[in-house]
Amino acid sequence: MRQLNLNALRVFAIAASHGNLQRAADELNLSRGAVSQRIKQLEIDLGVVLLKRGARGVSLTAEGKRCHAGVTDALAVLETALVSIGEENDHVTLHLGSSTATKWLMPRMDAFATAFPKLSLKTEVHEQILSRSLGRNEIALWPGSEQDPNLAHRSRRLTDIRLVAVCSPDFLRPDWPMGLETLLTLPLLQDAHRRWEKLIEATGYGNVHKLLNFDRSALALDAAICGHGIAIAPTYMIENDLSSKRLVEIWVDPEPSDDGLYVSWSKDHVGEHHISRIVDWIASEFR
Amino acid sequence: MRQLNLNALRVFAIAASHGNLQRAADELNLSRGAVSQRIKQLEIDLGVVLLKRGARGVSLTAEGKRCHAGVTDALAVLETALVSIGEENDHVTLHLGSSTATKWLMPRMDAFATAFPKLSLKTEVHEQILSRSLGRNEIALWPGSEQDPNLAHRSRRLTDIRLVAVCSPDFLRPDWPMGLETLLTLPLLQDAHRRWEKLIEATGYGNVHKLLNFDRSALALDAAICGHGIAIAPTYMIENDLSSKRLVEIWVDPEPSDDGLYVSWSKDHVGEHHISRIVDWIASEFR
DNA sequence: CACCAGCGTTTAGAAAATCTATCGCCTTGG
DNA sequence: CCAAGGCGATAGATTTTCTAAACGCTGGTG
Repeated sequence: MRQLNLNALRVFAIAASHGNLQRAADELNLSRGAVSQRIKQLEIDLGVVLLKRGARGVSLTAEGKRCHAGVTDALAVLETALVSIGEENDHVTLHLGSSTATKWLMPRMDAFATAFPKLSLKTEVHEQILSRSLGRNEIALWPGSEQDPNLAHRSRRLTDIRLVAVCSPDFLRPDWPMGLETLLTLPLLQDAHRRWEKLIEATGYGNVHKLLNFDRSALALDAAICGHGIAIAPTYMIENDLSSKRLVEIWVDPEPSDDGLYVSWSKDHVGEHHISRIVDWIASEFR
Repeated sequence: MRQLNLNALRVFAIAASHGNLQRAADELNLSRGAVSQRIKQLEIDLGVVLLKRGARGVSLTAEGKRCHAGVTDALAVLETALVSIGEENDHVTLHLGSSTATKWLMPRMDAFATAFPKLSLKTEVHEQILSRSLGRNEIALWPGSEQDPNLAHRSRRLTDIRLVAVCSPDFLRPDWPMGLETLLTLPLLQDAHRRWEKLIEATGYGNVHKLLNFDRSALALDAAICGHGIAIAPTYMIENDLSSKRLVEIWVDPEPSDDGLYVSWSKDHVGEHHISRIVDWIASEFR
């Protein structure tokens, strides 16, 4: 165990997560044979078979599962420690979803730059929530129904997520505000959360006139701005479009939701690196 | 970061913890030059200087400290996951101090074997408390003043640590039980805890007749059995010697202590692997 | 002040690990 | 039965890593 080849462990972890040696080889820029050999050698070193080779790919054995879990955890710890290595203390990385980036962060970039003139901000957009812990000088913004469960993090609820239906002022019917039932007969724009569909299901109203799907909220909102229909989105994403009159609210979800927007940062290093000040600034933007 | 050489990170971690490349090389069965080169290459890959080279060895730079902490953590996680790999489920490893092993475990080995006939027990004696977390099928026994703070562990207080002074029946003076003051004039045997010295300091009694130091409790107790003086030790270590009349109690520390003996095991995998049953058995041995 | 011991670095060449390319052997789905 | 998609084994090429020896620096010592 002392002399175990750690690089081989990483190769194994990647192969295991793909369930396929070829794809692992692609990710590692190696040939399939190389991956096969390294895993074979690792198994010899450990004295344990980690992968079951099938005709349709590889799968984990019981021992393999334990090993994979351990290696994955360890790599996550390592990555957390190493992301910020070599980074200056005046660099901060903000992790968030693409729509939050477009609709919330972008309109506030100037204000941010003014508030922290010496700080260099790096934005990273993710489809998935980060699998590792946040390092020093990293901040994440995520919607969810509860506090960040990661014990290495501190987190703070920024705002409730309240849904509103919005459309372009040009699209507006004269008889607004209208009931949900009328609303549902118009072209509906929704994102991957499929909030209109859920609403329809919950209310029991049937026949939908027109339903357009986008893979992210920002696109649905942009479609609404262009007058293609009615989008449904959290309030925090549309403030800017409302104040610039590109969108108008035509309906507010009466149903209270547990969901909120949260900000998380590393529990370690609190006090250093401006992080707390930035979190305070972010929170202040939500009043 | 993706392609970072993990083996080099381990070499760095070992070198950093020794503060000396030669000793790291010895531990790794490598030449000094090899260690030097790997760390150099790692620094190039990371784009950061990790070690400050001095005339008297190496020391960590600020970045190096962060990196070392991260790597150490990650390796601990990994080791925790891998120690038990390839181990059968009917193997259990017990970690404890050497005196606890000699004076508590040894006399109970038969009883243990009877209680768990199918189980294979591996004992590991340590000078220091384990730096990694316990894996599945590992149990640790440690004295301390509080619960095991490791969040990945469950733990249970087995008994209070009460100190008693003991000596061989042959050594016994006719006028026992005696006061502490008289006691302190006799040859005193103590271990690395230096409990007699603390007692003398606390009571303020001066001139000590004779003080013999041993590096572990079991040796002090064995010396007492041989009639060389009076040892001071926790009650749980001497039960066997008392009942076999090799030792007799001549004084009990009246001062209550927060210290206790604790047993810890992994929080994960609870329910599997007999671990709970073994912990129960251990606890039952303390009534 | 000269000298030595301890420690890190550099270099070239040797040794070992690792990779690629190919071929062979399954299994699965048409 | 054949083709496609996967994995394994092997041999030779390539790259990495190691050793050994010489070098340079620093601090202690007589």
